Amino acid sequence: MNNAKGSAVTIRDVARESGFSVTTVSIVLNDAPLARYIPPQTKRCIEKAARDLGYRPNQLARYLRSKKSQTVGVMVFDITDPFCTPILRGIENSLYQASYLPVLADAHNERSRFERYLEMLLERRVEGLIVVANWLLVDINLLADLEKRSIPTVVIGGEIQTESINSVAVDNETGARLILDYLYSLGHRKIAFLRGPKRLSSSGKRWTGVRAFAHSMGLRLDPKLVLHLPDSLDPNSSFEAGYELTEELLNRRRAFTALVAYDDMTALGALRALAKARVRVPAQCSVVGFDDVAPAALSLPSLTTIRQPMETMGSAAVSIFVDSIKASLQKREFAAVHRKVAPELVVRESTGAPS
Amino acid sequence: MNNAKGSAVTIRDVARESGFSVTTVSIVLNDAPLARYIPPQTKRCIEKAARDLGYRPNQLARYLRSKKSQTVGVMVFDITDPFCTPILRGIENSLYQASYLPVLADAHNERSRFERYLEMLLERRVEGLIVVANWLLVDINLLADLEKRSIPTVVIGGEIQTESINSVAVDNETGARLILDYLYSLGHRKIAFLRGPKRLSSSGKRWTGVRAFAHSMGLRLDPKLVLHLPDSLDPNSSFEAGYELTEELLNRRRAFTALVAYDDMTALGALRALAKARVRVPAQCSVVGFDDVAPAALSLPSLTTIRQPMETMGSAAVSIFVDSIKASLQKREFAAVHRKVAPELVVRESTGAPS
DNA sequence: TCCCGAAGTTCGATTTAAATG
DNA sequence: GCATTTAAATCGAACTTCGGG
Repeated sequence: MNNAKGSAVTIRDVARESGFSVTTVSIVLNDAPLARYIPPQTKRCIEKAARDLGYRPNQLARYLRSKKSQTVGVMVFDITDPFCTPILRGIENSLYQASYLPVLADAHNERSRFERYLEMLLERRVEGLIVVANWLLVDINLLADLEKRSIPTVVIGGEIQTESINSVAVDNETGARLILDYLYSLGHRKIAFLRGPKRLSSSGKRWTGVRAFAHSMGLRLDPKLVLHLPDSLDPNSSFEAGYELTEELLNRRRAFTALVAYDDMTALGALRALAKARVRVPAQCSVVGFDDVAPAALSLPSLTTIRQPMETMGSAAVSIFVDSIKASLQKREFAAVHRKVAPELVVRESTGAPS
Repeated sequence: MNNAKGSAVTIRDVARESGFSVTTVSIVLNDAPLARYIPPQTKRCIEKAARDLGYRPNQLARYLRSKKSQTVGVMVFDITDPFCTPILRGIENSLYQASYLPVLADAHNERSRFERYLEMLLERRVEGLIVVANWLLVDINLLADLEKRSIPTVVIGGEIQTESINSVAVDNETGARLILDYLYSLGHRKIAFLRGPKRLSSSGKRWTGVRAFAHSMGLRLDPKLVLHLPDSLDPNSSFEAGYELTEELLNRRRAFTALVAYDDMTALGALRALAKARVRVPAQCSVVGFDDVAPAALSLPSLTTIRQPMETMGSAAVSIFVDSIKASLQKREFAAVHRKVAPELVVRESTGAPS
């Protein structure tokens, strides 16, 4: 409650207080081009009045003329997923630099929620949309949904190839190759795999990388040592699934010296199953994950994994968005960017030479 | 690009298309009181026009008259902290039910960033403010900052007692007592403590709970077995600190059968130090954390801890906010709410009877 | 013409008051 | 007075145009 009317201070209040017109106040406070004609004394007077009244320009009213809401929608598929948080941090940080504010939407992996949120964000006139498709469902129809909208959109985490939607993703194939190369050079030959859900594109890409490496080295991949995670939506389930699939693997009584899991949560589940079966890691079995999610560094033994530069990916998405805005401001065409970022091997305690 | 001008469809476009005035269109689409006088046929006609054009009401323009931005600022001290995410989920979920959208701000534990974000949120006319003070610094001045603003504010995670700011927090004292009661009943008498940073209020409360229980049971607390975490801002550092303090504790060569850590990250660090020193958990030493953060369930052994109902706390904050909005709508007074939620003991693998 | 400042219009919606039959 | 519809004012800021010294 800052003035007599009990509502917020407006530019009119500042005008009245300073004795100048709203126009002059607006020009001064925004340091508009015309401000150079205004004598310093007038400026000081107006600035003082604004300060005294605690004037805070109303960005929503400003939007009406400028059409710039200085806001972007950030749609996450599940904020509870540890994969999401570092990406969010990257997005937030870069947005902050650019004076944008993120409006957060969490789809809970539900299509209907995704659509409702999309509508809400559009009604709020976000200038862009960043979708963190961490887990499942870079669903073909959702993308179609997005393409129809005329605002710049960046998808993080899915290697997509549409013409109008930008994307940022790790190079999954290279990541997988990095793992195999490392294990192979340690001397591992009998390697088990907990592959990702079939519906996930990253799952396929990683497997391609595995096969490419195996082929080039003449390494045989034993089909009996390859299992698939179920097509589930819940990120927590991948820990459970990792545990259960590893038990199943152990029951097959087929020797392996290393286990490559689809992601870190799966690997953590595997670690637990191995501990229960009294298989020592890495002495008797090496374990590798993928993502380098926070808990990977905390486990005992800590997890060797492939790091996705998540924070960087978030920043990259924002910088694509910013470029796209700049282009449309200058009425330039802006071709969709598909940025692939490099994965990195992080060696920790869960891997070693086979005994 | 939805119409000839290349800009968004407005209510005027719908008016033109349907042949009615903007007033009528507005009344129909909002189902305003006057809508009962409008014949169904007119309604249908207008709704069809709106659909055909793909009309999406501009919430920002709407705000100008209604003063309702349908938006709340969510200020987090560090989104990277695993304590934050479940709270965010709770906030998001309840806000969604109420058709509000969260605008996210991450202070990175920096005061200047907090202030800048606060300013940005206020300029965007958020209707309320929810502050997740997960880690440090329910700083006296920050609160003063908040009190000056005239919008409803809820702080989660700090037990504060101001008159104008609402709060939601676990009952830390009870939580600590729960731990002691449990360990004592298992037979533990020599218990070591890794206390929280001195500046944190929760740290003091928990210690009060510990002492109260010890006193009531005639249990002696050995000062040589009590260490303090440093006053650091980085949540990751609590893992490091837990590791280092435990090593120091071990070096003191003073026997203890259980270790109570300030929070889960500290406990996880302790687990690692104990493993390195070949102290078996729980056989030789039980370990208890606090919070029940996601990694606590994933570790080996999994961590016994005190659960803060984080998602519930997020929801509670939103419901306080909603009540406060309702009250001001009806011009009722709304006294600050200080809600204390009950902690819960979660027994996992890291605790057992002393041998 | 150059400075300085103000009046008036605009953005997209809601709402009040009023005009029809 | 009633049912139906609408013109005009309004919200807060920015921008265009105009006038006086």
